[in-house]
Amino acid sequence: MPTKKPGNSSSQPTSKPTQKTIAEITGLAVTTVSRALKGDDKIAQATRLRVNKVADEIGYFPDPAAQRLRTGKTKIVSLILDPHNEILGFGNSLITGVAHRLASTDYHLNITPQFLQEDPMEPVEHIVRNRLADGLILSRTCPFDERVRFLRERNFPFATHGRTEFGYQHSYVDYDNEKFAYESVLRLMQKGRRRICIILPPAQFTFCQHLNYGYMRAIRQQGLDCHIPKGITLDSDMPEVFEWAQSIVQQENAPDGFICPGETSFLAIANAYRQAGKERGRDFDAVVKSSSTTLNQIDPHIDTINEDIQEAGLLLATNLLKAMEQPEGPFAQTIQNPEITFEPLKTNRTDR
Amino acid sequence: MPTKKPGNSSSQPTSKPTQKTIAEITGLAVTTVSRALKGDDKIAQATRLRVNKVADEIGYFPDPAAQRLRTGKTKIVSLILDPHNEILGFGNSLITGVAHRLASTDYHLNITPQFLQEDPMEPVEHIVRNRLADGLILSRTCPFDERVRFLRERNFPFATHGRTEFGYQHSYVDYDNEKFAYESVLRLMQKGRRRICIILPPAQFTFCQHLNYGYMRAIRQQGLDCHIPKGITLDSDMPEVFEWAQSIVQQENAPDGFICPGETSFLAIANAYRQAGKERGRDFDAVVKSSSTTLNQIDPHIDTINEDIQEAGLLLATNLLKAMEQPEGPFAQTIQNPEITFEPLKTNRTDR
DNA sequence: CATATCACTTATAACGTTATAAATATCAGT
DNA sequence: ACTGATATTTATAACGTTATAAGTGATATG
Repeated sequence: MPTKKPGNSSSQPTSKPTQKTIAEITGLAVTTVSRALKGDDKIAQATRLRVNKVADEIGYFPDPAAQRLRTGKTKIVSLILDPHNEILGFGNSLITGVAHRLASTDYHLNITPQFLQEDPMEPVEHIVRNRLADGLILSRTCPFDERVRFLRERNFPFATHGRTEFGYQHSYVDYDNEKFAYESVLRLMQKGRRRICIILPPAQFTFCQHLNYGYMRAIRQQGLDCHIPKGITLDSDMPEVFEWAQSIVQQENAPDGFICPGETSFLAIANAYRQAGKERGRDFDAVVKSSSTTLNQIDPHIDTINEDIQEAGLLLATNLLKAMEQPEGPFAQTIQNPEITFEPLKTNRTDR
Repeated sequence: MPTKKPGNSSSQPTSKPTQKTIAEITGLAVTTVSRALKGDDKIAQATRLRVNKVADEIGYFPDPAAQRLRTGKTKIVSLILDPHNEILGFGNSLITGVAHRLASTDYHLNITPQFLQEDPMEPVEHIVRNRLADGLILSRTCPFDERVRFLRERNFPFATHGRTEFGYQHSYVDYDNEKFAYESVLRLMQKGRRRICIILPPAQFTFCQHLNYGYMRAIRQQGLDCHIPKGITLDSDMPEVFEWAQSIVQQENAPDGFICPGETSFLAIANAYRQAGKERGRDFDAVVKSSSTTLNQIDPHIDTINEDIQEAGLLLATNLLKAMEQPEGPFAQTIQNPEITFEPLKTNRTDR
């Protein structure tokens, strides 16, 4: 016996309840049911209550496909995830944050992977052209990010993790990387370091500029030399960074202070230095941007500055929800403040 | 000027092309266009080619909402993600793997977060009842997993990361945790360790049993004592594990060998032991299940056994795709083999 | 009493697709 | 030319929802 018949639904208690089911039970028209469920003022309150009661009783849930077809609203937020080199779950934390924020709404979260070899515009264009989502979250912006320009031109709601340098506004969440870099230099100086090196992200990203500004500002202020490795970035994989660190550690003017905006680079560098007999705290120091407590478990004395990625996801979702309500703006923009929790310095640090 | 009018689409080159647009251009009926696009034999090949050519030219893309409403197929795979305690991007790797596999299909990936306080059945029931996806991927199964039973009863396609102990079959991908535990014991014995401790996952999960079997089998075979900490699991957070390790390290019969099926537990234990003056390699050893090269960058000499999570995602998606094609089975089942890459032992190991 | 106003309800059509059944054209065999 | 078979195309309806416009009564106004 087939489970579905084309017959009317009232004779089929097993099939999924629709507004039609409610209409048949209450004796109302489907239109009335639809509007009652929407809470329309024009429907008598008694009717609204009755409809909602029946809906609850029979376990009615609106068909997303039908709503989407009719309204054009997908109720989907798509997070375009760029699987860059990261260990401590950047993507995962971001997803968790976004998901938490969306859980109390009727939006669903969709992950669109950005494959490395692929044109970054491709998924964006595809989603916009075919209305595969109502809103988009992008990460790792460039100063004049093509994707941002495209989305702004079409008034498609989005929020980015990272700023741009366009003349117009858009929703974003960013981390104060300039402050991170600046404070890191000062901290390393406090520890007596003078040859301070920063690992930067690939140059095209906005946050590379920010890190660079903060670093350079501090370096100039303090009259230090600038140490920026060629060919090594935040996205270089660990063996690469390791090899590079091995190649410089024996040099006379090898850096004795490192600013690592990512945990992996630090681990690779520390490993290379350790193998060369250099000890962290005695021969070199580092300030590492960390997104979890893991690094401090590996070594509680490493100076870390925190970036709360899960919160970033939460904020991104919040800002995007606003942008979807009001596609013309104003746009919510949030800068996350670096959480600095350095240990107090020992007074006899210089002779250690 | 408004961009959309209710008028016919041929006069509106800006609006999204539909089958109707193609029908108007080719002079065919919409039905014919639909079937031609599907590659139906009953449509003349010349027509099929012509329709496809026009579709390409005008950039036709089928409306997922309409297809979904009409066919009931969502073309969505939902991954239910349990944000358990993990550092090195388990969720992220799994997503990446699944996404890669789905990229060549017309399925989209949807992430449904499983919040800790929430009933695990809730998202599953919701998705099945309201047909929010065509297939489901679950992680961390229990031997008699409610979710699995529910899905099997309704013939809803799914694949799990982890086995169950039901009498019936279903698609899964799992890791040979028994072998992992067994080989780990042997390795630690080779290194001269006799008080070998294993950190187990929470007892309700199937893979806890597997780890336990492997461990106990080796322990008995070798005539060792069993060391399983009470109150500490794979999901305990790092400070908890750290404290526990601190509390045991000074005991006379403190473990000198650890089997860690997760990186975090190892880091916390190693940290506590280090602080107590114990050195890895000299005073204790560990075998750690690792899903990336990160740990070996922290210390290349740590014995690790690999679990390729991204591959697991790929396999899960592959197996699920099969299950969606044939909901009655047979079900693809894959066991991932532990990748063991121990360094050869030094011959003078006993006196180190 | 006719009509305007209000509060509420409803019929109709449409979103874009596809399953079903029906229709048309083509052709071979008589 | 008629029949039947085959190949190809088409009309119709339906999936479940909602926007639009139209329809009820009931009450108030002139």
